[in-house]
Amino acid sequence: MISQKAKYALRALSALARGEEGRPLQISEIAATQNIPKKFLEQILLDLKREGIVRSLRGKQGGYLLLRPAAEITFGEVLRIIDGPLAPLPCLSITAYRRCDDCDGELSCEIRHVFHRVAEAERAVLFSATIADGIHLADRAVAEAPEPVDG
Amino acid sequence: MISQKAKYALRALSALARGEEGRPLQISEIAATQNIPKKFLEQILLDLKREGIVRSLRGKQGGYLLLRPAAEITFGEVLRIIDGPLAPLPCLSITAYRRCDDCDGELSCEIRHVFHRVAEAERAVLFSATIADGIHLADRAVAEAPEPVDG
DNA sequence: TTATACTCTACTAATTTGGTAGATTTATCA
DNA sequence: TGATAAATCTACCAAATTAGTAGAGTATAA
Repeated sequence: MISQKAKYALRALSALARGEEGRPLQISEIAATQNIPKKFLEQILLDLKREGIVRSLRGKQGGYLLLRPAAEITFGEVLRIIDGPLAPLPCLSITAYRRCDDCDGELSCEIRHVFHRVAEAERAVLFSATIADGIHLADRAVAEAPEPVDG
Repeated sequence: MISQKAKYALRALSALARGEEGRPLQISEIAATQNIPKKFLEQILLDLKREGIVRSLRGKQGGYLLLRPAAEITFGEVLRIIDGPLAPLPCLSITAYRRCDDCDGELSCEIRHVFHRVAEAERAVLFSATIADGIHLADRAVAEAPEPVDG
């Protein structure tokens, strides 16, 4: 399971991506429309800012903007920023490799090989899917849904 | 990341799979050879027993045995028993589906569609890989490793 | 009948998760 | 120039989870 925080981050980015190009969205607007606790969202957006995903404007008329097009922000990088390493085992992490201290050899480890495959499968999806894709998939699903019969 | 407990469970099952057919392995043997805290391993094996993965014999000469061949125990089912639902979102879990309370529609959710793909990719690996596969991959990797030059 | 090995229940310390609270800084507008 | 609106920063907190320990109880084989 990904954390609630990561969910909020991805949904906040979707909101920013849906916003008007160039017009900043304020924390409270995003919090209200996406049902995210405002003070929590503040922290999340600061994290995303530090990592170069969004930028901010202070003062009246301030708010947040995407720093890159939504089609260039992947789920994988956002998840890494918010939840940390994606790998299922520390010894398989690209960004935070750490030997398992109870394990006595990565070659002979009976679970590492299998989880290596898991990690690759996950990464293939997470780094090919972008915020823009998420929006597109959602919009298409809604458009293709059977019309609710009225009456 | 999977939990330490899940790692222990999978390695304990590998140990049982490597053991002599029909000869039970004791908790303390497994704990010693696999570097697992004994009392913690006790609990893990009880969980696996309750879920029909292993069986136990009490008293002298007692111990644990696999209830099914190692080639029929998948990583996925073990992970589910120890760590709970595999899905990245509660609304994507097969065994523990739960609506996201802050989300107002699964079709229109911008992150669900992407994570649905992640979940499928993960499951494809986790439910095709068995304890026997893990052992086989490890043994092959060791056999194929370049001989360490002695001298 | 006793030693051995599994079983059960309870407890605990440390970390992570999912937030709140409040003071501060910066920019805009009147 | 001063009020106001917005982001920023630091600190705190409760609940849940993780990774175990402790110890008494129970079944069984020799």
